[in-house]
Amino acid sequence: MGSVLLIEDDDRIRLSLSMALEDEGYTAHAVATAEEGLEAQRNDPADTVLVDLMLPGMDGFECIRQLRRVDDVPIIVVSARDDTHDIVAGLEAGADDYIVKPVAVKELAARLRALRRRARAVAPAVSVAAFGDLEILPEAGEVRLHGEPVAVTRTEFRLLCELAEHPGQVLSRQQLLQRVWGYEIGDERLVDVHVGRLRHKIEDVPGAPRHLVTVRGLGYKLQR
Amino acid sequence: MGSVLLIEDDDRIRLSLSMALEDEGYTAHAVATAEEGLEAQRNDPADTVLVDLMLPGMDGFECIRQLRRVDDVPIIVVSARDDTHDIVAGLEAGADDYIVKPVAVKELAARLRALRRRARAVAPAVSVAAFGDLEILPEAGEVRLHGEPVAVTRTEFRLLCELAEHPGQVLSRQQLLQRVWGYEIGDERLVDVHVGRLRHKIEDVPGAPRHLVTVRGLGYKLQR
DNA sequence: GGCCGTATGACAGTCGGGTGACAAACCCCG
DNA sequence: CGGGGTTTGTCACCCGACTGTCATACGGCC
Repeated sequence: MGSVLLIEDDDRIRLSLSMALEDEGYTAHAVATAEEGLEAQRNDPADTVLVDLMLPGMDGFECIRQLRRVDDVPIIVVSARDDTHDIVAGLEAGADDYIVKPVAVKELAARLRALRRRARAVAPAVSVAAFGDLEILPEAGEVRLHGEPVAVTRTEFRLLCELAEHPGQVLSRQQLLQRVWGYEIGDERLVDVHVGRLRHKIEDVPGAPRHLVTVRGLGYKLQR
Repeated sequence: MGSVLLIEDDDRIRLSLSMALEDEGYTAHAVATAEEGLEAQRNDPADTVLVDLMLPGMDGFECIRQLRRVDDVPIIVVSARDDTHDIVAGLEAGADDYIVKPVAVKELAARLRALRRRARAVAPAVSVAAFGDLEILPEAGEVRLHGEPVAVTRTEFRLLCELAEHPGQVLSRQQLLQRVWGYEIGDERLVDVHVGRLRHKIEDVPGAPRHLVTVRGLGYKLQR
């Protein structure tokens, strides 16, 4: 549904907030320092960031400014400091919202939803994942090969998206069954069949998989 | 620089806030009731709205919902009620932010800036959308095919507009039900029927959808 | 060569979407 | 207020596409 990066140095708050976020259905990734947060956002961007202002090392203000350089991710400040001066400074640094601790989880959740609603409306940025001459347009529900649309079924599309979200990384049949089909257990051959069908559509030279590669004994991966 | 619509029934607050807003460089238009506010937004849309929750007649929550029907203008609630329940309700009704009175003008200004920054990138509602030989004129409430006007019913028109606002993007039946009909839940087949009717009118070759495309398992999209 | 893991083709059941019919709701006039 | 036409939402049916299963063929690796 959505991923949230939480940057907060207080262990207790970090833990309880990230649990609350998971309860709300988000995938939460929690770190304790600004540096770790920036690192995380660069490697595996979350689509919302919660950040504390008082952090060891690089402080929250600077962290926000740096995050803004990485991408246009929505940012909410979660801070114990409640005076106008701090709120203004946080927002001016580039945050979208500011919540004062102690946090009412319900309010946080509502503000998150509001912000995400707004950010989504603004950026119909059709994200495109490209693997050589293979493009995946999740928003459009479309796959293109050499710029030409390819007819792909829903399951194939989800499978492809799942693989595309972890480029170059091997995903086991188990993981794919779980993430694409929602099966906890099931016949792993099922994955093979769909991979085969997908290959026929997106690999132009039959029998020479260039993007969708089998890793014997482990699973499949999508590479450039 | 920017215009703000202020909906607030308390004379003193209305006056002082609108002066503060003008000081910040905004063009402020202040009204005392939700009804006046909606009227104003319909006739001469401001690009941000501040609204109080406790209003005579139609209350703030309903006002927000109605505003959302008019356009996607950024909305900030300004209210004396500070409990979580109200904040959540305000945001869920469609507001983007919530400030508790008494208002620190500096904070209000900063939140306004943050929200406008976020909302700025929004694509201005195009007055004419063209999809090949298909033109949509939202202002005129008209659809043309090969330059010839086509008779389209109100529902069909709204459906078409909704799709046209997200060119190339798949919209699920759920989303369409919600945005076109305002239904939170409902029979998804309803969408199919109207899409079918619309197709008959705007696709000249029957059975060969060129613009209004079905994406199996996902929804519909409008493409060039 | 034998074995294990993978590819592939065929098949039947299921699902999703298109469509025409129909009745209720609505609207415009007289 | 009433009547005819239009629009809207519901339903049932049909068809083709998709899915999961299975049996079999293939191919690398020890």
